[in-house]
Amino acid sequence: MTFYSYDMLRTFQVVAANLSMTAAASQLNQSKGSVSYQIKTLETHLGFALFERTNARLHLTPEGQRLVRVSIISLDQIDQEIEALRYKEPAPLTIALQTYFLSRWLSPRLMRFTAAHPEIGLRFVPLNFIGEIEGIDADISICWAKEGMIDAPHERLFACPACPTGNDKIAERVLEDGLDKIILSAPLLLDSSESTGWQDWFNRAGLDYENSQQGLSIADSNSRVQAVIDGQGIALWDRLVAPEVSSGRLHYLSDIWLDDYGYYVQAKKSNLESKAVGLFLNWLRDESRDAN
Amino acid sequence: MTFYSYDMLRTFQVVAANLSMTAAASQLNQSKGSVSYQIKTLETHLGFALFERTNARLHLTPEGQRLVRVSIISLDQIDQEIEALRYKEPAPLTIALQTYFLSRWLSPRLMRFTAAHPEIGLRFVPLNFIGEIEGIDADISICWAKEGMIDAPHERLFACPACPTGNDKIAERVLEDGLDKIILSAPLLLDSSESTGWQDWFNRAGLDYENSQQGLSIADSNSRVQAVIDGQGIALWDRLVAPEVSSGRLHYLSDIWLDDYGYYVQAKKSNLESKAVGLFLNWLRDESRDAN
DNA sequence: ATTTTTCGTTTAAATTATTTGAACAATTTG
DNA sequence: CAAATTGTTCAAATAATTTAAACGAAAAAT
Repeated sequence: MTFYSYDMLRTFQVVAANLSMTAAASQLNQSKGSVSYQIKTLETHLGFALFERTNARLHLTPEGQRLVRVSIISLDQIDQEIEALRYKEPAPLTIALQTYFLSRWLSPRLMRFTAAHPEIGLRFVPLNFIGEIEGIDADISICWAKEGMIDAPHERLFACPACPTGNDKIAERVLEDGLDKIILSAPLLLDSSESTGWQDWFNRAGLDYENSQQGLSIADSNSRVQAVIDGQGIALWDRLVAPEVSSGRLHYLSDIWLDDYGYYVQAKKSNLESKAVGLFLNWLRDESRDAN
Repeated sequence: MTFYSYDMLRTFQVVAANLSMTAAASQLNQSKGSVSYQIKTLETHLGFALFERTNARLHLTPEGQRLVRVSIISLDQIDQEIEALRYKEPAPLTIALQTYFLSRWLSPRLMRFTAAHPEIGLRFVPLNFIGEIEGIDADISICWAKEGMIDAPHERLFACPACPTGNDKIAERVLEDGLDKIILSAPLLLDSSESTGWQDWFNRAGLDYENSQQGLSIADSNSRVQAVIDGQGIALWDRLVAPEVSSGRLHYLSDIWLDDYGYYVQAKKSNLESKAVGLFLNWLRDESRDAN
């Protein structure tokens, strides 16, 4: 049964706030019979009770409590967007990036941007590999790549070499038998079959990529870090995994680094004259410089 | 004019997905006249057009594009919560904490918890000062405090001493005239008038708190960091502002640190037997140990 | 202890709102 | 150019909501 009574949720919210049908009715300029009817209908549609009717008093059930919370937040979001559209407020800046980069590099710095530009709304959408850039409708895209991989106009934020990483058990095996043997027998974790990172690394190491194990493809980068920690294989990671390395959960397995990789940014050409895009790009450049 | 036609948004979403009234109608098992009527009514209520009718084809207006996005996300959130309630899924773990702690300490580590326990939903609510703990209905609260400040059962995560900080201009003045003079003339930034941090520091430094400038109270901790960077005054910060200190935006102004402060955690007694609460507390302990 | 008031629910009737199906002009497709 | 398809419109039919009044139960006031 699909739910289709969102309008009644607003009535429900008022009743929940007052814990009174009568008060809600006068607030909504409706009869209390109507309010009572709406709550009853809502409860029937939902399949569970929102209020506990003890004597002549109302109490929210646990389910009711959770639904008020979520429904207020969600419907308010819609109202807010409608208001913004009515007053022609600019759309939030949409930024496509790897979840890995968002949580490890951008997120800890982000408050400095939002504090300086509270008027600029931000929205982040996941970007798992470069091929997706075209399909995603973002104002700004950030990705880990090397020169030549990106077609459209772009700009390097900072260099960020990567190297094979594994958990402690794999690191032990590497110490015993040498990386060359292990890397041909352990599963290689990739973002997608199209990624060239591993090929580049094998070339640089003088090994034959064709001889390697069939890799495990985990698109979401944060999940892929966890997969390495869990011992599911070897993945290429840059220095943004430093916390895991210093706590011993992760180990860099080689001295051979992919030096020509780094984080790149590109903006939709149609948005290059946008003020918000310019401010964010400048901020990205500043933070990149400071942090390196 | 308040908006009250959330139900019609679902119809709108189907039309927007198909860019066709006819297709949407058959998908919804309705007549196309009804669908057309709903979109028209919706547009009237909203006050702006959702579709551009060029010839016999529909195109979303920019406003329409933004409204589909937001309304899908928001209504889906409600649907998801309703489904969760129908199948009696456990409520997300609610954690009250300072935004400062969330973005600087927890956020960069959080993926390790969510990756290990994807079944546990998390919700964060801002906690600006200790006094609020009682009023907030959170499963777990985390705050920066010292032993003796918290009444209820609690546990220290890790020590985190704090010291006065200022931006480069203030640091310069401190070098010239000494902290003792500056700190009595510059505004002190606090979370709330009830906070005891500054009093403790003045005692430790052998200065008279009563002689200090009337402070500026900025409840949100992240905003307060920015206020210090912007030169609005001096605030007490711990080592979580290290990125700003190493990039020169912020300076520790003294050798006198509040050594007995740190981050404390407490859980609602009613939830102590909850599995999710236990897992999160254990994870917090592990991360605190690793990171210190 | 007893009235009075207030509570939420229920009912049938009145009112609104939505849906239908057919007709329509405009446009696209074959 | 003819046939099919588009979205809109209209009056009629249907469905949904709202009302006002009545009701019993429980609080509050006396």
